[in-house]
Amino acid sequence: MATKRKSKGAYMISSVAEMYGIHPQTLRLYEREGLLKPSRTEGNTRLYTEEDLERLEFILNLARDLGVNIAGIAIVLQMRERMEEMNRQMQSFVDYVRTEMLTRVPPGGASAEQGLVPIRRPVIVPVTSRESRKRS
Amino acid sequence: MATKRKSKGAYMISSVAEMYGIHPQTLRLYEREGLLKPSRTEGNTRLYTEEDLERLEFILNLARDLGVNIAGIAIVLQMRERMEEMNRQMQSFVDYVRTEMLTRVPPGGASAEQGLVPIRRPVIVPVTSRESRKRS
DNA sequence: TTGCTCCTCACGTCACGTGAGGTGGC
DNA sequence: TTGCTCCTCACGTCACGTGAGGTGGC
Repeated sequence: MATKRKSKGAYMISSVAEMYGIHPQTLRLYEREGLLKPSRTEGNTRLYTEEDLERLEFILNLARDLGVNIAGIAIVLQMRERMEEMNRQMQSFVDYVRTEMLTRVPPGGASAEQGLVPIRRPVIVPVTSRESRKRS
Repeated sequence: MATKRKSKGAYMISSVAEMYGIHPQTLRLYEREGLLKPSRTEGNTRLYTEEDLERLEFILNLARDLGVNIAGIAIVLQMRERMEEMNRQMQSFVDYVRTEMLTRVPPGGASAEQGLVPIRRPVIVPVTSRESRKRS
């Protein structure tokens, strides 16, 4: 009983299946199809980390609630990663511009803070996690 | 024969079906499922514009080549639009920064052009259309 | 009239999820 | 030994694509 959970936040397949009301075979199927890649013990037993579970929740949201098939889930996972990458790039660029502008002297010689975020510019909002927030 | 195409770049269902080797019923199915929204003539006949065809090609790429089901295609189309929106925001922000920096005088008093694109910054590349470029 | 359009209903096929059956290690 | 794990094979169900059948307008 106490052995179902190994080390910090690593679960064996039956625990995961029970936690999410899902058949162990389904978890094996998702792995075979490349959606999940849990690590293994030396004895070849699957170990699901917290990160795996987070990914699994995303997958189940698509599969159960939205009816997306496995091929679709694979594409959506790829796109999600790409969007997260875009957001990171966007954020780092914004950070760069902010520090860069602070070190420069504006034409009038006033403080650089002034006019740093002009009202006419659209606010940039990260878009990726809208989906996953919907159900939680 | 010459009547299959109406006005500039608008096609009737049989033409579209023939062009893409697809059953007319499939086109009606995609519409019923909300993937495509062709306009109609007064007589209720579907008219597919160039824009509709472009969208259809994207859909067929997902359905035929990648095996994504309709629910998945709907999600992917949504995400694609979101990514395009992100790219637009990114681009307009980059444009803004460019013009804004050109009007400022750098600390040393040198030309504003200099140091506008510092080498240490990562280059920002639009990511959205990687997918659609793969097959064309 | 012909050849298109519209629609609904129904069938075949395949993917997905699940169950059974047999194996092996903690 | 018990209860888990691993695996493969097979079945039921459902979505998707397509076909048939009957209608109506250019």
